[in-house]
Amino acid sequence: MTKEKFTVTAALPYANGPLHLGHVAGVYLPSDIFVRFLRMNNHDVAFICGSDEHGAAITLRAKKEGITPEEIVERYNGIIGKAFNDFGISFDIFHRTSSEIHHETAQEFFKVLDNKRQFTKETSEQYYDEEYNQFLADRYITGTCPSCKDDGAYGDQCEKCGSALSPTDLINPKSTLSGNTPVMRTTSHWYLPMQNHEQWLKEWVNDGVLDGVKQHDASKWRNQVVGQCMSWIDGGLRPRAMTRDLDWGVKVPVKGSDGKVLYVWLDAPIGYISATKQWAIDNNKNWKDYWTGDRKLVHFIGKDNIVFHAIIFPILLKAHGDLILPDNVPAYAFLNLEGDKFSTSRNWAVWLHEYIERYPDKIDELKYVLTSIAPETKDSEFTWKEYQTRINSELADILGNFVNRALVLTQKYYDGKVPALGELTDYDSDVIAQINAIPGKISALSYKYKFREAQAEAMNLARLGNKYLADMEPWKLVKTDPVRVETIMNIALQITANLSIVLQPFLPETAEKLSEFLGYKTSSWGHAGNIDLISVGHLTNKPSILFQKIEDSLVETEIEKLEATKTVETIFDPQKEDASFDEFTKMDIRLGTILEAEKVKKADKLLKLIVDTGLDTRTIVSGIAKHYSPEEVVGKTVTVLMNLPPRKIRGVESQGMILMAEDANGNLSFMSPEKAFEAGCGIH
RNA sequence: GGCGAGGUAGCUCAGUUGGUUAGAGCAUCGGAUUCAUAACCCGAAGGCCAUGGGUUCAAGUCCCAUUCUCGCUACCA
Repeated sequence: MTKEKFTVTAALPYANGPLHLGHVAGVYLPSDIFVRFLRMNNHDVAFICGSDEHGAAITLRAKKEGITPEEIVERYNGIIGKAFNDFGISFDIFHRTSSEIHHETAQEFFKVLDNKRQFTKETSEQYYDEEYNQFLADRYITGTCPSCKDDGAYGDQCEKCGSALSPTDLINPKSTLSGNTPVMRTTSHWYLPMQNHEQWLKEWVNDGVLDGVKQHDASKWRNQVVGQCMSWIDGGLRPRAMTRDLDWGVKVPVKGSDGKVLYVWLDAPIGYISATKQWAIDNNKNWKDYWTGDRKLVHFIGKDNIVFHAIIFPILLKAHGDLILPDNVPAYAFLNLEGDKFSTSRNWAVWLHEYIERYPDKIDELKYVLTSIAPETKDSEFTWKEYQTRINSELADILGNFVNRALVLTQKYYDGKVPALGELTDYDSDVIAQINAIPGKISALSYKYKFREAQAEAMNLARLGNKYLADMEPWKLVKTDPVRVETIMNIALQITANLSIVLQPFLPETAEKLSEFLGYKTSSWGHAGNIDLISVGHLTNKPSILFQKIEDSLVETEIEKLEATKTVETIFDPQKEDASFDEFTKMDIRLGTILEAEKVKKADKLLKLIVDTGLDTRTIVSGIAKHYSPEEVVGKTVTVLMNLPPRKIRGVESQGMILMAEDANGNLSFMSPEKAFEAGCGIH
């Protein structure tokens, strides 16, 4: 096997929450298996990951909790990093995008592209708050409406008269941040003209050919990845803004662009590179060796990240020049949990760090189960019942039991010493041939990113062992033909030794235990398949139970724990800023009765409602189609905010807003009067 | 709404360029066995391959329509 070079990345976890089993099953575990496998084959590998620590969601969460973004990021980087470590995900580096080296790297990357004129710059005049040192989005500016002279108009619209405005239309504009009068400044945003890259992308994604050179095997890419990319490309790529007005992130490295940061596309994926740099520094290597030349770049990601890694990042890499493009982007579907989607916000999850805390001695057990059900081609589901069954009837009964019987028999017959391999029967030869074939099968499947099957193939070795013992019945033969039994037991022990090799990528701790039992260890995949791994006379140790069975009580406890989260109190948004009584009384809220309802065309969530408000009959568009059907809505008396400026939604003008209550799961409910009040009644 | 990927045994999934009775593991049932973690081994049963059309000598596999699930996207005042 010729030595190859790989740079393997696992999607950067976003540092605003802990990891759950879905993340593990769909990205980190398979990538770890792949990398462990590559290392055993002596390939030159760098396994790169880190936490993605920028973006608006983190600032919002910080605000919600009343702490700084730094604190949020610090917390989750810690939790996630520790969980990876405890779980044995063998990253060469788990870095972070808030690091200095990342900021430098991303900025430099930006500058290279900028110098190569890979961006288009859209320049415009915008208001700027000198006290806060930032450009003001339209909503951050108030002033007097030019048409109705109301004082409370915003930069995009006057709430009073409804006219659409631009910030420059406002008379006497004020910043909502400082209250000062903003000044005009020229601002630029950088766009990536993705449409210029359609041609080569198409060929590269479809055929694996780049600049006329075969670069990767396109048939190895998953259907969903190719399908989604082609759908984007065929639909026509458009310029995308690469910068944002935010203060939490990597600053745009251009003078006069204060208050602007690189958008996530130019931030997170560069994290793979900056992490590599840091690792190279720590290990006295050159990072460029890992991003150039004859090296395979592999991105493990979830399916929501496909376009990002298979279109946008490749465009950036190619535009930058000199850097390699991914050889493959194995995208995983999603893992569900007990009949429902994993959900961080609803706390419907099994958190990795909590699992490790509760079952620190069941790491490999979880790995085995997650690999068995990994969502390689479609969404799959984790249930605690299946967790139990897989562990008990596969790990314990098949693998654990085989190892145990082989070693216990050796203790019994030979005091632990490996007996001699004598003359082989045809049956022996056949079994040996199968032992010989298994590592190759596992390899082939692993290079195709089919770890579920690969793991099953490794387990077949244990099955083979069980069958061999059952067919040979050494416990009977030992009375009549003890010499023959020596050969049988030698082969059984060689199978066990082989298991200690082929299980390493999947179940590293178990493989380690096997090595201890046998007193034999190798990390070289090349040794697998042989039946002379342990020599005659070598002393093996007394085994202990490899896998404890999972009790029903564990399953019940875990399910109860999950069910409990359903009723747990959710964290609601904190109270908003004070509003004056005046502002409140400006709101005209009253009861209305829905007369007619129909779905708005080409919109999933919208219903067009005709509402009797007592004063008039008006059209209101409401985003409730997912929660109410048109039929069930007619005749309902609901709460209407009357004096909102009319607004066109999907071509229909909406004259008001239906007020809805929303629970933590995003379910919506009308606010209806408790007594049978009629339309038009005011609400105060 | 547009686009992409899926819908195959009770469960988790394979099914290569269309080609004989649709496969595996687990669960179920029956048998055999006792070295071993009441484990292992053998066998059986179990599928209108989402639904409805079509192309073909031949369709799980190709085409069209419908439906459900997930993702991307639009849209949720």
